[in-house]
Parts: sequence; C-alpha cells; structure tokens
Amino acid sequence: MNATVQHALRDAILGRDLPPGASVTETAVASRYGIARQTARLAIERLVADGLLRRAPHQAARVPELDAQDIRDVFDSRAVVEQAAIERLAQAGSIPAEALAAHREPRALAEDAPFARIDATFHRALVAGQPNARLARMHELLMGEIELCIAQVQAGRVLLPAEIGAQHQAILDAVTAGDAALAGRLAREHVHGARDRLLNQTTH
Amino acid sequence: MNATVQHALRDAILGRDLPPGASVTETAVASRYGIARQTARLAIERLVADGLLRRAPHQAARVPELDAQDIRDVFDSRAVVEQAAIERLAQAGSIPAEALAAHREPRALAEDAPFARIDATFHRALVAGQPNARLARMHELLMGEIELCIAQVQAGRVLLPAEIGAQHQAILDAVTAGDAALAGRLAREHVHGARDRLLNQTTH
DNA sequence: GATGCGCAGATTGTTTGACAATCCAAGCGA
DNA sequence: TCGCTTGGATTGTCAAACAATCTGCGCATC
Repeated sequence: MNATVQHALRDAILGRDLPPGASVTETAVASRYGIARQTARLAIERLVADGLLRRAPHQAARVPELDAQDIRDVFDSRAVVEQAAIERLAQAGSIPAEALAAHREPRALAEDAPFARIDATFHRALVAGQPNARLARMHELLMGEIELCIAQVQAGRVLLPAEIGAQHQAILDAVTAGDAALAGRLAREHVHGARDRLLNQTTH
Repeated sequence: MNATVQHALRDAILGRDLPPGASVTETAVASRYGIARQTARLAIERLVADGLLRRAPHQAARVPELDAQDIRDVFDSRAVVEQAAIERLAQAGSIPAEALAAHREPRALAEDAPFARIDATFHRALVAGQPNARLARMHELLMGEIELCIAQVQAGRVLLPAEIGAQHQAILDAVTAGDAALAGRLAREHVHGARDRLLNQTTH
C-alpha cells in the first residue's frame, strides 16, 4: 500500500501536479490517499531520500525549486557516476535487455509517456546492468532529481528524440565493441550535453 | 531521542558488538533502548539506508556480511566519487577546517577512537568541503559500508597512520596548489591502496 | 510607524496499543 | 523422503494521543 502511494506522489511531483515550492504535509497526504499519517510520513521520508522532496525538522516537506546551480550539480554528479558505470558495462561487454527495449521501441513502452521518461528508463537500465551495485545505487539516488530538473524546465520539447537516439546508439556500439574509454567518454559528453541544453532553457 | 539510538546502534554494528549476520529486530531494539517499536523501526530504516543493515520485506534486518566482491564494489565506487570530489576541491583551492583538524591532531580528536574512524572523518570532511552537494551525499552513502568493511576485516592494525598520513599530506598539498588532476589521481590511488590492503587481509 | 512579545494554530516527532500480512521452521502424515 | 499444515515470530499498517517546535498574526510598547 505504501509503495503505491509513494509512486502516486512521485508522479504528482514529476507531473507538476504538485508545483515547485508546494508544501506536502503528512496529514494532507494521509487524507488524500486514505492512509494513516504514519504511512504518509514514511512515503514522504522515502521521497526526501530520493531528492524529490526536501524538508527541515518540524517543517512541512516541500517540492524543491531547482535553480541553475542545482542543475549543474546534479548533472555533473551524474556524469561522473554514469561515465564510470558505462566503462564497467563496456568491460563486461553485454547490454541489458531493458536498455535495448527502451532504445529500440520508445513508442511501445508507453504512448503517453514523455520522451524524458523513456530516456531515463534507458539510462537507468544501462547503469543497473553494470556489475557494481553501489554505482547503481548512487545513480538511482540522482535520477529522481534529474527527472525533476527536466520536468521543471519543461524540457520535453528540447529533447530531440532523433539526436539523443543517435547518441545512445553510439554509446551502445562502443559498449558492444568493448571500448570502455570511448563508451565512458561518450556517456559523459551525452550527459553534459543534456545539462547544457537545460541550462540554456533556464537562462533564456 | 531517535538520533541517539541510531548512533548507538551504529556504534554497536561498527564495534562488532553486533557481529556480521546478526539479526536486528524492531522489538529487540525497542526494548534494548527503551523506545517504542515505531521509533526503533525508524532507526533501523535509516541504518538500512546507510548500508549498515540490510533487510528484505517481512524479514528482520541483518548486519551484512561483506565479502571480497563487496569490498571491491564499495571501494571502487568510493574511488570514483572521491576522485571527482577532490578534483573539485582543488579547483576551489581551500581545505575545510575539519579536514585539517583530523589530519593534524588525530590523537586530540579521540584517544580511544581507532585510527580508521579518524581516517573516515578526514575523508568525509574533505568531500563535504567541496561545492557539489550531490557528490557529498553519494559519498556519505558509501562511507557507512566503508567503515563496515574496515571493521569487519579488523584492519585497524593494517592501517599504518604514518604512511596514510603522508598520503593525506600529499593530497592536501596538491589541493592547495590547485592541481586538480594530481589531487584527483592521488585520491584515487589512495583509495585503491586501502582497497588492496583490505583484500590482502581477507584472502590471507 | 517600527519593533519586540506572546499567543494560537499548524506541523512534526514520538509513544502506546492493536491487528493483519507475511515469513520461517518444526512437526506431522502420506 | 517429501510435501503440507500449523504455530510462532516479525514486519506492515492503522488509530489516537500528547509533547516539541515552527510560523504568522495581533498587540503592546517605544
């Protein structure tokens, strides 16, 4: 029961149903989803751990408002982790099935899902398929805020599926070729490109 | 009240009072520290998030037994994050006061504390002093398991304060000199050295 | 008019007690 | 020997309550 509420809250935040700056109180969540306050509290705490909410002691949780510095921080950290992850994936040499599915059939996954969601699925699957569980855990820690960044900048229009798909293809090729250095470099540049596109959107 | 219990539990785990494999039930923690089960549950969940406990749904939490592969995973991830963090610290060019304190006065910090604890304090302070908050958060996520690794291998004897102190000094020198590439390389090698010493200890 | 104080409301932090859901191991029967 | 049931242990969730803390507003004072 808790996992479903957590998922619903997550969607509400990423879907801007709860706009940045909105306060999310335990009682509000409890009554909204018909659960006990303790359970709502737990869901909120998990989302705080995921970076999708923030809160100070004795204050209501709030949807964070991410500024340009936050975007730089999050994407730079992601670049570090994802480069390392892709390098390890290339050393292993095999591409996870879920990543291939997200890469090949973006339409089939979810017609209504924005491309940003599919892109996140692809990257998550790539990192999850690499052997180091801690790297995957750290990556997961970042992806919540990453999706929040993209949602807040409303950058769905900025992400060009064709261009990004080509970059993904290049990364996959380097991985299958076992060229860890190249794959890692491509992954880092890919993330940095996303960061710069988002930053352009915000300052503009 | 909860923070103190969490700290006591943490010490019990790292001090091998709770040996690897020991099960930590909510009721046991509650009665041991005289708190409600809900509060004990919360403390356990936080420690699970820190990597100091593991648990599956509807099962008691357990102190993880880390094998050689875990040590490789944790330290390799740490090397990735810490190299990036030290590079950013060198670009900023200033060394956090807490890091200097831990480096210069290991005795003064805590006479009874093992050197491993002081070493962890030093590294935590270095990474926390660097401007990227997400990198620091990921590092913190790893340090729990790092300390657990060291405690389980009982590697207090293996960590030579003089040698490690010299390596720390070299890193600090590179940071103050603003040589990000050198500082990052030294940090990575420093972490890899710790990893190899621990691995030698386990297989032996 | 500006400043500081205090009070009431809102919210979280923690406790206690209870019950359902689930897992695990021991015992039992085929 | 193998599979099943059953009972105990443990977690997951709910409900109600109270203390601790923060926030904003009104009010007195300067």
